[in-house]
This record gives sequence, structure tokens and C-alpha cells, in this order.
Amino acid sequence: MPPTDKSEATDIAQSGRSAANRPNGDRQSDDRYEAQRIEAKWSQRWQSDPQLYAAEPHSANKKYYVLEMLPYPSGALHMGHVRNYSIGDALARYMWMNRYNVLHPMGWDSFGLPAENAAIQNNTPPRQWTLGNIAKMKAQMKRLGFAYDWSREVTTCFPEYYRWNQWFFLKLYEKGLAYRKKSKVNWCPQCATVLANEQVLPNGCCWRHEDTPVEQRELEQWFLRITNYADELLRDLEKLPGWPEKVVTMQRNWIGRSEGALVEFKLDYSQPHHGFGPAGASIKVFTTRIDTIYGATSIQLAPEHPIVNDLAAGNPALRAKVDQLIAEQRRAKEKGDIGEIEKHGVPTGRNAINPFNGEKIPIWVANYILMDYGTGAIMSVPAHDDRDYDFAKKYKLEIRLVILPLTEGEETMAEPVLPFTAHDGMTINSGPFSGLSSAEAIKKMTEHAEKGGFGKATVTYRLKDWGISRQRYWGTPIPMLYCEKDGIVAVPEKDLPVILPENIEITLAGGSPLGRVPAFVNVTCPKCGGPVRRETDTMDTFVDSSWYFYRYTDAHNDRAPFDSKIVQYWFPIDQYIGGVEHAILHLIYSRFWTKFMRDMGLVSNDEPVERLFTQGMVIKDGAKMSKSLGNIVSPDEMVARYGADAARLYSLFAAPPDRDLDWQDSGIEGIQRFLGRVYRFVFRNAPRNSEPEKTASVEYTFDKKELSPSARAIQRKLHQTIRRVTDDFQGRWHFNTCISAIMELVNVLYASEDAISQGAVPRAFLIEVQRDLVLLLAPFAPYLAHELWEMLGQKEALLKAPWPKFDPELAKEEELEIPVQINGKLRGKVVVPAGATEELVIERALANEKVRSATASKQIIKKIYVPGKLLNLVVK
RNA sequence: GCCGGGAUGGCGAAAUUGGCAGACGCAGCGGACUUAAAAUCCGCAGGGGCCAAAAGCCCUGUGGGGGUUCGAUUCCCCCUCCCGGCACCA
Repeated sequence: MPPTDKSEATDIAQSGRSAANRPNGDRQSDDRYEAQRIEAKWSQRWQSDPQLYAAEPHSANKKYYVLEMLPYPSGALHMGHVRNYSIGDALARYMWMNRYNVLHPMGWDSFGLPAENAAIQNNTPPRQWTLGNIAKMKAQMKRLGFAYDWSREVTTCFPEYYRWNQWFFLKLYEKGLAYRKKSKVNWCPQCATVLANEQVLPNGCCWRHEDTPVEQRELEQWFLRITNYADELLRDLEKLPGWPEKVVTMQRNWIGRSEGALVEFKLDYSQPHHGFGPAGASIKVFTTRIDTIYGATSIQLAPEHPIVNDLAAGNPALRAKVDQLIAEQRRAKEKGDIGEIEKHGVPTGRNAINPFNGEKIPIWVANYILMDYGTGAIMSVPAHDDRDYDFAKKYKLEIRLVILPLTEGEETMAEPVLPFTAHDGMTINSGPFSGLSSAEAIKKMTEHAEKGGFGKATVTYRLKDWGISRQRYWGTPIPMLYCEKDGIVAVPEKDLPVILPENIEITLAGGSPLGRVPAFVNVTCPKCGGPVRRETDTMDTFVDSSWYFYRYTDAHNDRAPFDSKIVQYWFPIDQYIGGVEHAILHLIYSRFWTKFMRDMGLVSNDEPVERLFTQGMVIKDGAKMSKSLGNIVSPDEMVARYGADAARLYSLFAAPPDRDLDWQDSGIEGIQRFLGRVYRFVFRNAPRNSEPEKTASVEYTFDKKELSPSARAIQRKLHQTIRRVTDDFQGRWHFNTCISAIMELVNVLYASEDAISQGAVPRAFLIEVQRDLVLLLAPFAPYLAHELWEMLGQKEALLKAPWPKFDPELAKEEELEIPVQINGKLRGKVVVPAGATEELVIERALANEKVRSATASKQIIKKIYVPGKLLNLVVK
């Protein structure tokens, strides 16, 4: 069996690489970069100083609040977290080095369904499971070296925190901003709970169970009136120039403001009928195009419109058809392509009266009309609306032209191709309103409707009130009571917090687990002293994350959610960093909460976040990391193999932070090599013990202007690098190119090693260069930076050391290579001194052999010189 | 369908204001060191052609087509594909 030999040889070769077999480990100059050793050493030192990253309560420096979105404690960090926190940590460290008073906290969004699901699966209480996960993830964060002020840690599932959720709820209730209503709600059978509208995926499925279609149920729910702030939430988007345009646009569309008019169409009672609403009943229609009302040839109702029930009562054929339309609509919603639904409708046999001309038009029920937008009813104007046109064609309804396009030569107005939907036309066939521009017609016709008492100008929003009730255990109990005598009673402030009971049985069965805890449910009414039932629903966890960042500023306050004065100092958040998946829900709720707190007088800022940065996803092999695809990269494994610095640096290097990052294990190896190169260079060139006086000195002991060419090359590259890295921190944040720049600097240092060994580079200068190199690296690879800082004999704390200053004089090139183009094509290059005149460049270019051969026998008709960049000769 | 973001070597990417396309890194190839390998250090490297080969030279190239310009990855128009968001929104 010959293969035996081979495998033994392999074993030996492999074991030769392990630390145990290294020759004694005492080679006097072991210049290997050992991330684990270095990181263990500094990790220990950092953890022994809890004040290390603490923000100062009173500081002469300017404040800077940098925040990364707090994680849900699922049990382990993933690469997306590492990327998110590496960005934030780099910024925090950079700001410290720029003498800011930095607030950089971290916490846990620790209420939520996964804890309950885990409880059911593993029979572990949610609290225990959650706290265990927090401990694990906190250890991971510390191992990764993130500079958080842990003294401000916020854990949302602790009563110290959620009591303030309850307190805010009482305030919202007092102000009429929290209300209860019975309504159709999204019900996820898998979660056995209600979802906010915003938590339903476009395909009609639950956001946590992407394959489970959301059903509709009627339940009594608590809602927050976010719509009261719809207009301000929209308007203030203009105050957010530091937000990505993308996110602003998404929020604008989400709020979905549209201006129009409500118009009432009375039911026609002159015809024989059976089964309908009260006499005089009317159908309210919302339209943004009241100028087309003379072209309305039918009314279309959503199949779930209340009046449809009246009209269908005693009309089984209609009822059956309507039920079919409801089913079609639901199916389309669940499939997520309501926009593609094949339009169906059914005439009710009844008419409505157009209040503008008294015309009787038929009432239909149609599957493309949604009950939850506007009034659930439209006037159908086939000539001027795409959908109405399709529908009218299909069912052969009348199509009546009432808007003409404006043509340039005033008089001739051609018949437009239908449907004609442009907003800048002119009315015809519109009675007294004919001959007006659309804009004028809208104004006059709305006024007319208001005077006549059958309509009014209205603004509608797509945004809906925020349903916060959840029939779940692991959340903030809603502090309300139901008394037979006194009705709905708020828990008095002094009785807060309403503590979430522990040691209770959790099952997937519907209804709230809290309802099965009699000691929790049955209490005494604070008003009448009689028996009351406690509300058993808990709050949506988005309540927790809507204001948590305020709590960080005053995390241990037990008399208030926070001290307003402290908040005033720290807010708004200077930089918030997180995934774009939170662009709508979390970020719109947070904005709403801030505005509500401002109206309460608790805070003075209108918006919580000054600048927002949304990072791209971390993907692997072109797909999102997921268990089912088996392409998950574990941060623990990366840290164990390559070290925290390498993992962090690679997550910043592989792509610009705002773009998706395709993780490649081979890429991180290159980063590890680079860190080793830095380590070895400093190891070789750091001051020896025999030259201690230079180690502490920050003074140049050499003449900046008299450096040798090779030293000057280093100096130039250094200052170019400082400029590039510093510029990117000012907002562009392309840390991938910052790191490239630092690599280039290190490459220049390596290329200079001959000159260094020949003494052509002054020692003091070289130490100064290494010092700056380490400072440049510090935001991205803190462990190695600290190790080298110490190796360089620096006594000052690294984060207290000032960020290196860029000197434009020193960054300047002495000579420039100017490309010479002939007719836009590169034909040669000339070298000139920096700042050379155009004449000199042209002179040299014309002397250039390649240029001469390319221009021979041709005439130069134009010379374009871009100073310092390029020369283009146009020839014929 | 609408809104937003993309598409650049074998791969991740760079080019910040319209000015040398491919910096930096990965993978690859060659060399040095080594008995050998690993590690390390140095070098080559978009594609094609002329050439035995090299040097050198030429052509071509940033999803496709057109335009503006002395000059376009960058600006304009049209198209294709990918990602994200939204949607009979009246």
C-alpha cells in the first residue's frame, strides 16, 4: 500500500507548521505576524479598562454621536454585523483621533418572536435564551475589538427599559395618539400574531415567514396615529440632506401623499330596487382628477365596500359574483402581483347620480379596486385613465372624451389617442367648466363641489396608522385595563412597569400566552376597585427600537426615559449606520417617535438622525448568505483563522461600504499577508533599545527639505496617503480605496529597503513615517496598530494621538509625466518639472520621437493642454 | 408598469470635476531563497495581431446601439440584463 508513505509525509509537513513544532519559539528575531497572540494581549488590556471608550460627560471638545443599528440577539454575529460595526468603529476611532467627544454605544433589540420560537423548540425560557445569546454576541464583539462604551448598554427586554415604552404609551393615549379599533388585520398563521401593514411583504406573505400568506382577521387592536404626522414626515425629508437619496425617495413613496377631492355620488332611488342602504345613501369617491368628472361613465366599488353588502343582500347571483371577485383579489395580493390582476367586474344593476350634471351612471363592483386605499370607490373615466380604459373596453362601457391635449399652435386640437392621461390638457364637454386648463378646472370644480355640499378638497396618504398590538408573550405588556364598569382604563403611571411574568408556558396556539396567566390578567381597577382584566397583548418590537438611541445618552435614569438636557447635548445622532432593509419601517417609526417626543417637550430636535449611511449586503457566490444555501461565513471562524483585524479590514476592503460585498475567503488571506507585511516592516525598522532618546521624540531631527531622493519618495507617498484617507473620512467613505492607499504606501516602504539599509533614509524620519502609518491604520486594524504603536515606543494612548496632518507641499510631485495624445489617442509621454508652462510641455512633446513620427507630414491645427494632466494635439 | 441602484480583466474592484482605463488585492505565471516545500522577497500579467521568440510596434477594449466633444467608464438619447423598493394608489 504505497500511498501510506505519502500521507505520512503530508502529516509531517502539516505538523511542521504548527506552533508546537517551531524551533523552541525563541528565535531572537521572530518577525512572524501572529494575530492571535497580539489580539489576545490587547483584548485583555482593553477589557481591564471599562472607561476606555467612555464618552465624557463634560467635554471641551465637540460631541460626535456615531451609532450602528442595534442587533437582535439571535445567538451569533454574522458577516453583515461585522461589516456594519467595522464601518462604525473606524469612524468612531477616527473621530476620537480628531479630538471629538465620541459617543459610541451598543445594545440589544431583545424582544421578539425568535425567542419564543426557540422557547418552544428547546424548552428554554425566552429570557434565558435571549440573555445567553447576548452574552455570546457581546463576547464576539469584544473579540472583534469594537470600541463601545458598554456602561451605556441598553437591553430592551429589561423592565428598566420597557417601562418607558409603557410610559410613552400612556402619554400617547393621553394625547389621543393611541387608540383602539376593531379592524381587519394581517394575521400570520405561523406567528399566530398580527403584523403591521408595513410588515407584510409585497407578495402578501409574512416578513418572517416568507412562504406563509397573510390572512385577514377582525380583532380589537391598539394603533398609533402616525398618520397625524404624515405631512410633517414627508415635509421634513427635505431637512435630511445627509440621508441617501434612495432612502428619502423610498420614504416619500411610502407616505404617498396625493392631493385630490372627495366627491359624493348619491344613489339613484328612482328606479325599482331591493336590498340597499338607508335612503339618501351616497358613495364617496376620491379622485385626483376631478377635472375629468364629466367623463365619468360608471362608479366602481371595491368588492369589500360596505355598500356592496347592502346591494347584494337579497341578490344571491350578485353576492356570488362579488365573492368571486374578493377571492381573485386576495389571490392576486398573495401572489404579489395585484398590478397584473386580470380585471373583472359585475354590474350591480343600480345607478348613482353624478352631482355635476345629474347624470345617472351604473354602479359596478370591480376586482381592481382596493378597499384600503382612498374610499374604496372610484369614478371611472375611461377616456383618461389606463385602468378604467381597459375595463370599459372589456365591458363595452361608454368612453367619453372630456380633456384635449394642448397643442402648440393654439387653435387646432387634435383628438388624442385614448386613453389620454396627461395632466396638462384642456376641458371640453364639461358644461360650464369647458375650455379650462386641467389645473384651473380642478380648482373651480372643487370649489363648486364644496359650495354644493357634495365634495371637498382632500389629501390622502398611502401611510396607515401603526398597529402595535401583538398576541405574543415576549414583548412589552401594553399597560391598559378593561373594567366592566369603567371601560378602558390606563394603568396609573405610578404602577409602572407592568412586569412581564416569567416561567410561563409558551405554545404556538393562538391568542396571547399572557391570557393564560390569571395572576397577570385579573387585577383591581384603579378607579372603582372592582375586578378588571389586563390587556394581554404586547407591543410591536419596533416600539423598542423607535427611541432606544435616546436612552443611550442617559441609560440608567430611573425617573424618566432620559434627561432632556443630556439628550439635547448629544442629539441629533451625527452618523447612523445600518442596512438598507430598515430604510422604511424602523427609520420612519423612529422619526415619528422623535416628533411625538418633541411635541411632548421632551426633546428639541425635529429629526433623530443627521446623517444616515446604508451599507450593502454581504453575499457569497452572488447570493445572500443563508442556511438553506449553505453559504454562511462565520465571523468566529474568520477570527480564529485570520484574526479580528484581518476580518474587519477585509470587510472594508472588498467593496465600497455602500455596495454589496461578495465574500471570498481567498481575499481575506491577502489582507492577512498585508498585515504581516506591515508588521515585519515595523519589526525591522522600529527603534532599537539602544536608541531610546529618539523613540519618544516627535521632533524631526532632520531637514525636511534636504531629504535624499529615496526618502523624499517616501515622504511624498506618505502625505499623498494621508490626504486620501482623510478625504474619504469626510463623507465619501470609500474605505476600500483608503486601504489600497495604505497598501501602496507600504509597497513604497518595501521598495525603499535598499536605500534604508544604505543609510539614505534618516532614522528619525523613518520612525516618524512608521508612526503615521500606524495612525492611518488605527481606525481599520486597531489590534495591530496598538501593537506597533507600542513597538515604536510611543507612550501616549493611540486614540489620544492626533490624526496625521497632510502637508500639500510635501505631497507634491517634483516631476510630472504628461501623456501626449494625437487626435485623442495616446502617442507618447513627456516628463516635465511640476508646474511647467504649457510652452515647455509642447516644446518637449514636439521633440518627442513618437510624437514627431505621428505628426510627420501633418498639420497641427489645435493644441489642447490640461495643466498637469495631458496634452492633446489635433492634426490634419 | 413606476421609482432607485448597477453592469469595467479569470475574480473583488479603481479611475473623487469630461483628460493615460484596469490602481490595490485575489487567483495565475516566472524568478530569488530552500535539498525540497511552505513562508517570504522580486518581477510579469485586458484581449488580439505583426514576430520562431523577445524587444518593439499596431489594432482593439468599460453590457449593446447612437449622439455631443479635441477627448466619454464619466454627459445626452434608445435598448438589453441584474439587484432593491413600490404598485390597479384613483
